[in-house]
Amino acid sequence: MTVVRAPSVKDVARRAGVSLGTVSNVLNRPETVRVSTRSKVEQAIAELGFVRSEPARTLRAGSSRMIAYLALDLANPFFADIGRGIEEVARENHLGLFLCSSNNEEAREVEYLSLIMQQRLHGLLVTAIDYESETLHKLLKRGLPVVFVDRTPGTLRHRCSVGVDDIEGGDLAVSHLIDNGHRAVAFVGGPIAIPQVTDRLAGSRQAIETAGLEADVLTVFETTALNVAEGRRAGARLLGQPKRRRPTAVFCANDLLALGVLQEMTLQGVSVPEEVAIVGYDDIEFAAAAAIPLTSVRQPRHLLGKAAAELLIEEALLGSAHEHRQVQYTPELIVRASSRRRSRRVS
Amino acid sequence: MTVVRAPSVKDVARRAGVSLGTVSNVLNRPETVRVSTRSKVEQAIAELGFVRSEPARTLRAGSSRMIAYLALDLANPFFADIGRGIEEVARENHLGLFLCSSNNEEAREVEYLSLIMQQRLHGLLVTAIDYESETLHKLLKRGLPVVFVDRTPGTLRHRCSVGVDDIEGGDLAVSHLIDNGHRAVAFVGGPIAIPQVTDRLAGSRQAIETAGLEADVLTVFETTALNVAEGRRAGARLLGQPKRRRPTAVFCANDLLALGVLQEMTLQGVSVPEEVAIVGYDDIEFAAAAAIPLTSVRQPRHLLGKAAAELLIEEALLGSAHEHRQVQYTPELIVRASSRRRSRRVS
DNA sequence: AAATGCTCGTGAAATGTTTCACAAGTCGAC
DNA sequence: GTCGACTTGTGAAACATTTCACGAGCATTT
Repeated sequence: MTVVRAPSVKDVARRAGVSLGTVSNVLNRPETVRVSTRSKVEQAIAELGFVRSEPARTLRAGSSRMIAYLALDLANPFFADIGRGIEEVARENHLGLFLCSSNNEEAREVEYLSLIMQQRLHGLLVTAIDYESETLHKLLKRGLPVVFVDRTPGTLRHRCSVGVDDIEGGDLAVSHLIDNGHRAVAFVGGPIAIPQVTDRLAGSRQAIETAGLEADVLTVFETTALNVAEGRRAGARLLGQPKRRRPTAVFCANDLLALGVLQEMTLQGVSVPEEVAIVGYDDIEFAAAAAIPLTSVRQPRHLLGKAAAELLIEEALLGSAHEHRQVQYTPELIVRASSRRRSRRVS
Repeated sequence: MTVVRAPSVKDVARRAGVSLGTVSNVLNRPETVRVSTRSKVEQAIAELGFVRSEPARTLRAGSSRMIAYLALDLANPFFADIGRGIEEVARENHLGLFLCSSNNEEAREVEYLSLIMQQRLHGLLVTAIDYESETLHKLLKRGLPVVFVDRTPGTLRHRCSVGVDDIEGGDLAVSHLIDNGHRAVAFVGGPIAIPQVTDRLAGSRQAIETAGLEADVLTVFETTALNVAEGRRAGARLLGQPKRRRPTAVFCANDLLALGVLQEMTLQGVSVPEEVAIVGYDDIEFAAAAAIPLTSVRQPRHLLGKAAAELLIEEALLGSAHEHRQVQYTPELIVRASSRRRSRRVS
């Protein structure tokens, strides 16, 4: 159990009886080294179990072969899936990926950002909380390639970013419900101030207007968070309405809310979709797995991640020649049992 | 948009009119520097926006201030939660955490392990696929502190590890069902070869034996994977049984399977828990969020992560003085609607 | 006034890698 | 046998940091 210092190129060179420059050549430009020499070196490498020191390479090169994705919350499958997309592209480009989660805490976000700065990373993908933090702007000023994921920051709108059109998503969901004959629709979501919620609500209203219906077709049930518990509460409030005015369909700003609403309906013996239809947003894995599979607006999460990573690599490669771009994807409605049509209308 | 070389201690020293050693002292041993000098240096640091180069520090120190958690699949909330526990401890100890996911692919696992080796990390937490891989053993031989998480490898049983007693978990689940009067119980899970599945099944059998019942109370429905689709399939198979022999309760080796079974029951109009009771395993967030909240065996995931990180830090600190330890936690049964008792027995 | 002890600051050395200008060697052509 | 062209290998320099033995400056003691 002897713990020894990791062997260095120098050790390899000594063992192979060549200069240290030659070892480096074998590692980086093998074709410039005579076969006999090369194999001597390779053997020495194998015998010593030599592994290149990434810190030393980074120090020499000025920046590392690593990028980072700083997400809001990796325990949320939405971000985890984005991470997978990023990872795929990173791997293709021989870049290591460093995943971090700020867990929705500003302090943690700042900490990670400064860690990233210290690490001299190659680039950063980020879904941030505070886009005006000093640390973030310091990173940008340093010239670190950065791509914003899913949220497009106000003052940094000109920088590279990827996102999904949430207005379109809200429109898709509510248009679907209208097409299925619903004339009393609830929007469940909040806090309204969250850009995603604002946009999805705007899309809902747009759908109603486009259909030539009155605005009061839509009732808004604002929640204090986007989780299951709030969904249940909203469901209870909804059922508390006088029968006459009770919505026949619910569009939730995300799937967690929708699952909460669904749970409340099931517990209260209200049948879905017969009495109340439900549409969620995000199409997380558990939307399809729900007891009554959930109709949901799917965001191309994996694609989002891939596109973001590709933008980042382009930016890192081209340097100042790179032109910032904003990529916007279109969501897709996945219809499942929770909103199957009740009364047919000619389509 | 001038991209400049990051300022170094040397630049700071020049600006502050001191030697570079002094800057280093301000950074690492501020109390040894006269206040007037120190503030000159601090001002220079602020003006230049100096940030320490972690790669250079690592090179000098021999190993970095980072640890890694290589998980099977970070998109699985189970591992994400473990990650959070680890992160908490890492932060307390001023260590950076590097999250990686092998996505259940051996190739990726090996790739990450060699990346970790190159990075000269401070330590590694890992839930691996292949515990006999050359790369992993190379890491161990190098003396890298390693703690195994959730899976205890055969030949490496003497090393540090944390886990949960799955036999106990299986026992808890099935004992609960027996207590509730069930005398025909299905075990759904597979492939049986997976240690976790083996243990949970063994625990199930143990419960039956302890209760003094015949072994044939338990019917095993083996699945090819631990996901929702396989759960649905198992549910269908279960319903295909002749009424007389159909189990009145199902214990699933994880919650995904249980959600699949629940979904199939709902779709086929079989009421839960009246006709069939269901118990899952892991108590993922969506277990409580299901239309019919799921009874499940909870593993202390967060604690698991914390304990693992603490073991790792101890190992890294004490070096050869450290004694490897295996920490085993006890699972807990969370009873919810999906298995509420049908026939009361005196308890 | 010399010796001692203390505080504060210095600068060279070392960490592992890559690069690059150059040297050594070989071969062919004149 | 000298020159040039080409192949192959060399070793010093640079990257940013930390450490450590040492020295300068100063006050106190003998």
